[in-house]
Amino acid sequence: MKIENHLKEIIQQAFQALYQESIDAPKLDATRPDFEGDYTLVVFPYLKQSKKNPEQTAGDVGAWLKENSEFVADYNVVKGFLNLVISDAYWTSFVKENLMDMDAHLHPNSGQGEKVMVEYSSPNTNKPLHLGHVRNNLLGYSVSKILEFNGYEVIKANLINDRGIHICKSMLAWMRFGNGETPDSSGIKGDHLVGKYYVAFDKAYKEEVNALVAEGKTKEEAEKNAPILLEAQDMLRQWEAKDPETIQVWETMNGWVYAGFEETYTRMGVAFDQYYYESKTYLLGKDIVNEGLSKNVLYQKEDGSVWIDLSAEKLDQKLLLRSDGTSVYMTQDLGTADLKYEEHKMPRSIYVVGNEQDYHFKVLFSILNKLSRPYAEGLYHLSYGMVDLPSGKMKSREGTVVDADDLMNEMHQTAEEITRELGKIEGLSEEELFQLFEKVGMGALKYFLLKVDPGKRILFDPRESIDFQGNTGPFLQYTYARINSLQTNAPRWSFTQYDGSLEAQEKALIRLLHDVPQIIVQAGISYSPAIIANYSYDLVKAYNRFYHDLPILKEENQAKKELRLQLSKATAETLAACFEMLGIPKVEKM
RNA sequence: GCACCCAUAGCUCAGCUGGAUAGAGCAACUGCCUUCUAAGCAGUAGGUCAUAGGUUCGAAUCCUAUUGGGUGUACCA
Repeated sequence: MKIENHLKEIIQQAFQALYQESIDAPKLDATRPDFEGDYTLVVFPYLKQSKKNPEQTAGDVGAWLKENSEFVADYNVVKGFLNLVISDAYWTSFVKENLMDMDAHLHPNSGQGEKVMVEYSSPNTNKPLHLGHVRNNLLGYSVSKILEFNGYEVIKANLINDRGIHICKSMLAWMRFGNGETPDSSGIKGDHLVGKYYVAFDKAYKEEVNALVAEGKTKEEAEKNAPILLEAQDMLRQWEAKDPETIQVWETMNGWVYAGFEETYTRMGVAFDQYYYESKTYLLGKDIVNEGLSKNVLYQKEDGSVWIDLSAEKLDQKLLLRSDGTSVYMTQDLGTADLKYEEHKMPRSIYVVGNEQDYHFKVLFSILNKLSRPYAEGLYHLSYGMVDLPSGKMKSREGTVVDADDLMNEMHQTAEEITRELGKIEGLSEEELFQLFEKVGMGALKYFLLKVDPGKRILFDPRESIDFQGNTGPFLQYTYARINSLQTNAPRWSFTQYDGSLEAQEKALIRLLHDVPQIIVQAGISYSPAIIANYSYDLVKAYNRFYHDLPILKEENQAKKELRLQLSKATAETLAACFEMLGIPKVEKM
C-alpha cells in the first residue's frame, strides 16, 4: 500500500523532472509473473507528455526512478511496459514493520466505526431451510464479518416472515391431519415437522382442485375455490383478528420452527444481533403512503388504490395500497425501512436477498429516495444468484430441494470417509474426531458456496460430492494445520530482523501478505466474500510452494530460519482472518 | 410484449476501475513421501473469451445488434 503511493508520487515527479509535464497519479499493475519486476507502469497514456516513443519513455522514467527512488532497485522495459523491481530491503523492512504484529494490517479501518445493518436469512416459518437459504446465510454472515474487519459497526438483522397465508396452510393441515403430533412425540425436528404439514396441505389442496375440475369447474375456478384454501384464508383473517385459538396454534408451531432454525443456524455458524418479525411490522408503512400522497410522490386511483408511477425509470407502475386499504409487501418494507433507521440511525443498510427480487428493491429504493429519506442513499441490495440443480430450479413442492440439514450431514459424513482413508488421525479422541469431520465438512461446503461471485448463480449437482482437494475449503484448512504443526515442532525462536536477499518463493509470499489490506477493503466495497476466498487460495498456493521448496526448521542460517518461521506465522494469522471473514472453522491438526 | 442478469478449457470457477503470450481447480496423462503433515508440490495436454460490428495505441473487460440461458413484470408474499 505504502510502496504504491510512493511509486505513484515519484513517477509524477519523474514526469515533471524529465518532461516538465504534470500527470495524474498513474495506475500501477502487478507485474505478470513471467516478467521480472514487482510493479508495472504502462506508459502508453503518457506519450503525449513525453513526446517520445513508448520504449524511450519507459526507459527514461525507469532510469530516473532507479536513480531517485530508494526502493526501485532495477527496471526493465518491454514494449510500452515499464517493469519496476522493488528492492529486497523494502520487502524485508515491510516484514519487520507489519508482519510482527498483524492486527492493524488485517483491520483496515475503511469503515471508521460507521454503523451498517446487514439483513440476511429472513426465512419463512413454514418449511425448513434448503441450500438456497444456506447460500444466503453464509453470504450475509460473511459480508458482516468482512465489514467488521473494515472497521464498521455491523448490526446483523433477521427479518422473519412469520405470518401470512403460507403459515396458515401448515397450521390448518396440522390441525386437520396432525393428531396432536409434536417434535417431541415424533422425534422430528420442529422446522421439518411444520414443513411436513405444509406439504400435506398442498397435497390435500391439489386433490380438492382435481375433484372440483372433475365436477366440471374450470381449473382457475377450482384453484380459487378449493375449500381447504378458503379455510386457510379464513384462518388468516382469524389470525389478524387475534382469535386466541388461532394465535395459540400459530405460536406453538412457530416455536417449533424457531427451535429447529436455531439448531441449523448454530451448526452453520451464523448469528444475529436483532430479529424483526413480520407479524409485528406488517401493518407499518401505511402512514408513509399517506405522506407520499401529500407530497405527490404517489397517486390515488378512483377505486381508492394507491400507486407510484416509475415509468420514467422504466419501472412501470407499482401498487402500494389495495382499493380496500390493505397493504402489500412493498408497503411493509417501506415501514420496516423507517423502523430500522429510527432504531439504529445507520447510514448504510444492506439487504441480502436473491436476484429474483431485483425489481422489488429497485422500486423500494426509488420510492424511499423520492420521499427523501436520509438513509436512502445508503441502501444496497446485495443480490445473489440462485442455487440451481442440474434439473433446474429447486422446488419445495416437487421435492427437489436440497435440505440444509441433510446436506450438512452428508458433508460431515464425506469428511469422515476421506479423513479415515488418509489416516493421520492417531491420538485423537472420538469427540475430537467428530469435531474434525464437522469442521472439514463445513469448510468444504462454505468455501464451495462463497468462492463464487455472489451475483452469479451456482450449479449444485448432488451426484457429484463437493470436492475436498484443490481449490477447496479443506485445502485452506490443511495449510493452516500444516503451519500449526510447524510451529509446535519449532524450538523457541524469535524474529527480529532479516537484511539478506530473498528467494522467489519468499518474495511471492511476502507480496501476498503485503496486499491483504487492499483485498479486505475491496471485498468490503464490493460486498464479496469471493474476493476473500480467492485471495485465500492464492495465499495458500504460494505458501505450499514456499513450504515445499525451502527448508524452514532445517534451515541452517538462523536469520533465514527465523524469517521463514515469521512468514509462516504471518500466513497462519492472515489465513485465520480469512477464515473468520468466511465463517470457515480453523483446524489445528488434520 | 417490456425490464433486468448471465455467456471464459470437457466440468466448476478466477481474471480489480480496458493493458503484455487469457489463469486456477476437477477430470485425463507423467514425475515427487528414509527429509518440517502427499487434503501437498512439479509437469503434459486442453481456449477463434457465444456471434457480428464499433470505440481505442490496446478489448474477455466499454458501446450497439444478434443468438442462447435465467429471472422479474399480479389489488401474491
